[in-house]
Amino acid sequence: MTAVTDSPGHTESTPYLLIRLASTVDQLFADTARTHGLTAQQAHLICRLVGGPVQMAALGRQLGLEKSGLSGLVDRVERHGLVERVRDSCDRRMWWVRLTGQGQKTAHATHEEVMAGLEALTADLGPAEADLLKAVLERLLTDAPGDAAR
Amino acid sequence: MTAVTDSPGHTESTPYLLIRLASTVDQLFADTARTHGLTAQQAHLICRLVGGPVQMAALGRQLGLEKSGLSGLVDRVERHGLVERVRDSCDRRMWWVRLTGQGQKTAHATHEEVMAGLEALTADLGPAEADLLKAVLERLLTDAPGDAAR
DNA sequence: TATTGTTATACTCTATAACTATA
DNA sequence: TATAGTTATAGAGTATAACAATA
Repeated sequence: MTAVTDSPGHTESTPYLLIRLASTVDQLFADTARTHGLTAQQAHLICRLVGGPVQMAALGRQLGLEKSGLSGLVDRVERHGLVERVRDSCDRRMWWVRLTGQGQKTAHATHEEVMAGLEALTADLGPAEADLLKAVLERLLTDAPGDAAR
Repeated sequence: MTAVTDSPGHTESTPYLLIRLASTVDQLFADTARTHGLTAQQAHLICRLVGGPVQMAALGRQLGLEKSGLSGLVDRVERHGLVERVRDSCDRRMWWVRLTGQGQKTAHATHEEVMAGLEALTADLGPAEADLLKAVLERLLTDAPGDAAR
């Protein structure tokens, strides 16, 4: 997603550049996911699990999904053999989602490829410019809304 | 979309910041579209038409859609009363997609709101920082792939 | 009764392939 | 025969509401 109206190309305003940047990032992520036979959402899911199992409710919050939507997404990734559901031993209503062995490999590979692609994007910048970009992005996103989700 | 693993927040690398920025932009666009009863894709479509009617084939290219996908998308937006198909008078195989009166209003409003949201995002930056951000973004995107589409 | 997940529905989006109508 | 669009089909993503199991 993301395009609105890129039109010409000569004197693009910052808003348009931001839209194009978002588009580029999204595309990189989708392409990388597809390399591993996954959709972008499925790749997001498994990348969230590299730090260890996560409870369904927490996962839904992180991904900005309704519980029913998450249920289906986990189903599909489970069908790929990348994750499994584990019931919580204390509260039997809760389930944890955990990467399988294959899921770990895929998640790590996907994560690395996305990071490499993004680093390649900024590779041309000199050290000063790179630092500046980082600082400005940090400022932009410090109190930007809509990040916890999605 | 876009998240991978935002984890902490303290020392985020530039790649993570780029992912979060993309997420923010996407979210702004989706939210704005929903305000007008549209999906993000539908909003993209009508925003592409503010400059005048566009031929189906060209529209598909701009939006990165297969012709069948575009056909359905135009159907849905047409059902909202925002666009209409006009047959080309010379080559009767071709169709142009045109905003209706209501479509113009919605398209302009959506476009303005997205732009305003993006400008708000960078409003805190000083003029020097803003110029630098623009320059860096231009460099990043000059030869970045995957922009013509999507 | 409140909470965690799943199921049932209903759309939207997207891709591939087959088809229609023009050229 | 080649091109512009549509239709058919199928899977994925997302939201709402009703439901089951557990607390």
